[in-house]
Amino acid sequence: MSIKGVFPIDKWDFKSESVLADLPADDLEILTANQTEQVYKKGEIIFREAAYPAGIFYIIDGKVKKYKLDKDAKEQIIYVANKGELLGYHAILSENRYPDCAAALEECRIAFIPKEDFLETLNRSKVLSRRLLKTLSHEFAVLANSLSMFAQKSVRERLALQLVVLREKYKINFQAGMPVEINMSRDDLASLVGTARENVVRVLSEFKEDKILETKGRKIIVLNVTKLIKIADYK
Amino acid sequence: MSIKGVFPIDKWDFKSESVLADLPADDLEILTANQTEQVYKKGEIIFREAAYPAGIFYIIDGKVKKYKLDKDAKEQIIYVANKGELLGYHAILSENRYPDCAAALEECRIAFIPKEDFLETLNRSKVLSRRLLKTLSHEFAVLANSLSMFAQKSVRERLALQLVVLREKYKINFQAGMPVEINMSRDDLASLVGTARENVVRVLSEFKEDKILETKGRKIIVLNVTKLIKIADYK
DNA sequence: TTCAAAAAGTGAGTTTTATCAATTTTTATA
DNA sequence: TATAAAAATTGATAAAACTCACTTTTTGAA
Repeated sequence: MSIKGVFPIDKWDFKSESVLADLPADDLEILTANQTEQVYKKGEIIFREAAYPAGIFYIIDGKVKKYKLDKDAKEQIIYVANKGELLGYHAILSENRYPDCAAALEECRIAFIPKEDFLETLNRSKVLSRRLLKTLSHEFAVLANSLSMFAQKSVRERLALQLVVLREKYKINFQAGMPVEINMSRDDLASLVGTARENVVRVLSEFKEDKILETKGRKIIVLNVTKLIKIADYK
Repeated sequence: MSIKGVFPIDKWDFKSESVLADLPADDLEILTANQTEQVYKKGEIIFREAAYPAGIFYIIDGKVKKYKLDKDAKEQIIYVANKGELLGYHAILSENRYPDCAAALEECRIAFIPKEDFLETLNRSKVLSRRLLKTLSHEFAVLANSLSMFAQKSVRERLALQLVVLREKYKINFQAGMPVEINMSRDDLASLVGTARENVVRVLSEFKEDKILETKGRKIIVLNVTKLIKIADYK
């Protein structure tokens, strides 16, 4: 049974995977002509906020956190990007510097496409430009949702919600039917939820108490998604 | 003296004004062929979240709040759009329903452009599609900033920040050199800052105490932007 | 201009969240 | 597998924000 129907996962997921899928062959050829591939270790930085973009990135495998740093170098995670998603196109399209940082959450294989090839393909391909418009405007909806989540929900509600979303994102790492393990540091989880690490830990303990989840070391296994969804939406 | 150089207003403003400016004449003609114009009174709703979009809107004059409603019908303002900006294109481009509501903050003159004409123009005009890509990716940066503002700043800091931004937006209502009056209900201000009305009022009183601003009825006149900027950015 | 309704403002008490200091567990590596 | 470093967890306390009940001021319609 899928989560769709009980939880609007689309509201929380960019789904930029579809940008390059089945792109006309000649467009794809120009785009990938000078593509290079690189492996990033867990924690490695892919790009930094305010740097000038040299190209875009395609996540062949792995997960990436997009985040901003505040004055005290505290991280705020904006989004967790998954296998198949594009990174770094906002900076190129807005003719500006990177609006956020990106770092590998686990070992990643990532392709780099130079700016020139991306812009050239964009210039030729109506399909690509239409898909980017679609993706970007969907991203708007996702960020608007996140914004109101931060403004209106409590830490407990936000954590419940993010666990539901993360579980969907980590499904890709496990075979269908197998228990999904969310493998994320408490610090990253705190920065995603927008609170202090200690609060995340405390709420996780409550959830464990209530048999909503269990932990294996740092890994989180959700036992009762329905309850999480209810908590997230509660009231 | 402009605020640029002391405050990065771009980080908080969509600037979609530039989308239609100097659009090639024939593109503009198709786009505006069936355009209709309407006046919205203060408070009137332009579109509602989750409705199917019939077209896009262009603000000829006035200000519009874009917001979401939570379960208790409490508003969360995502963005304040100004004269010259476009509304409602996200829904059309993402082939989805409106991600948020829009309502007039003051009396507005707004042009409506049917979906078909918008899509037709988009299909013909590389300039329009390129500009929308630029605008949307800039919006991403703005929303990412707002997100981390909510997650990391206190109510006092957020209010200071929003007052700086609002002052820029309300400049358009006053002649250069004249004092700028921010005319917004405390409820709207609270919903923009993401807190309760009472907290907004309390912090405003502090600011008044510190000679950072004065009020004329509900209207707010900023006396010391520099201090507000400092408070907003403080540590 | 008046005046009722709506909005703004104030204060007290409660809840939520953050911070600090410590201890325990886990992880990564020799 | 041992072990030191990193991460996670716990508890106590402080600070921030929220809620409710109420008063005052402002606004807009008659």
